[in-house]
Amino acid sequence: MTTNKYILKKDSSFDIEHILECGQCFNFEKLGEKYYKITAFAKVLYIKQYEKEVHFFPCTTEEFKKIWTHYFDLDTDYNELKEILRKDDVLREAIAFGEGIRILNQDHFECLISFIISQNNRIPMIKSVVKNISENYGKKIIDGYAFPDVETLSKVSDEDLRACKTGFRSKYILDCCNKIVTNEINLKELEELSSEEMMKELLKIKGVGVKVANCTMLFSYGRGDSFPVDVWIKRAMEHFYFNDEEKPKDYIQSFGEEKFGDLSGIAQQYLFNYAIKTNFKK
DNA sequence: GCCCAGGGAATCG
DNA sequence: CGATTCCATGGG
Repeated sequence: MTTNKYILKKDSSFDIEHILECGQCFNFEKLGEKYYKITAFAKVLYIKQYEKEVHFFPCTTEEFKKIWTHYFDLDTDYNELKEILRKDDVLREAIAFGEGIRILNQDHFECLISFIISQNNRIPMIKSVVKNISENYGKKIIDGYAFPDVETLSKVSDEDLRACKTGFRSKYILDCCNKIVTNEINLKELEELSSEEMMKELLKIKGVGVKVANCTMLFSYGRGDSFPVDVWIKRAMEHFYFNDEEKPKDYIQSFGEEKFGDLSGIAQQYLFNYAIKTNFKK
């Protein structure tokens, strides 16, 4: 017999609000207190968090093991990672604002397009654009719309894409889709590359620079050595590590990569979350 | 009206 | 080369 709900025992390294509201994914909706609806891999999943349990539905145990265990990175021990990072005073403070953050393993294509949309944009707007694209061009699924596949999105006109409020990024999205459907870039095959080679491939896409590539590598390829540097991270790092002295972006990035190594990605995410939750400026 | 946003491409000097 | 400008859109 199969049940339609999967129950996860909760610890301090899983908080659905921290996971979703830390700026790493955009295809979700808040329904209530610690109660969310997410869309990923052409499925809608409801998640309700209680004090000691997290309920996922509709979802069988098999489905949870097959899809969501990896999506939520449940085989990684975040308590252990946090213990290491807390040796740094700044990180100890940052972790306190998002103890339940986990780095998701999102769909490559959706993640890549989402972060192309993210450039010079704000999180609520990114969510809105992703939603527009899904509702207009994604296939209808139970309780929502999937994010469209490459073939479908590649056939959408620049004008129609702009109607989804992509703005100047529409041509970037189309270039990305084009390079994938022509197999100039194969997102599945990128999994086998080193982080350095993967970065080189992603940078071939118009509208994808180092920051967007790093986000894609971190949030959909499990590359924890990636350290995305955006305006928030730059400001926060300059403040906490350089006494408010201005530094170039690539300098901040090298500093982060060297300081945190394979924990760069998660360290960056605690810092980013800390910065946006405290509205850290200057 | 002005400023800025999980940046990057195009253009300038 | 590095530095500046432009890009759509919407919220503060």
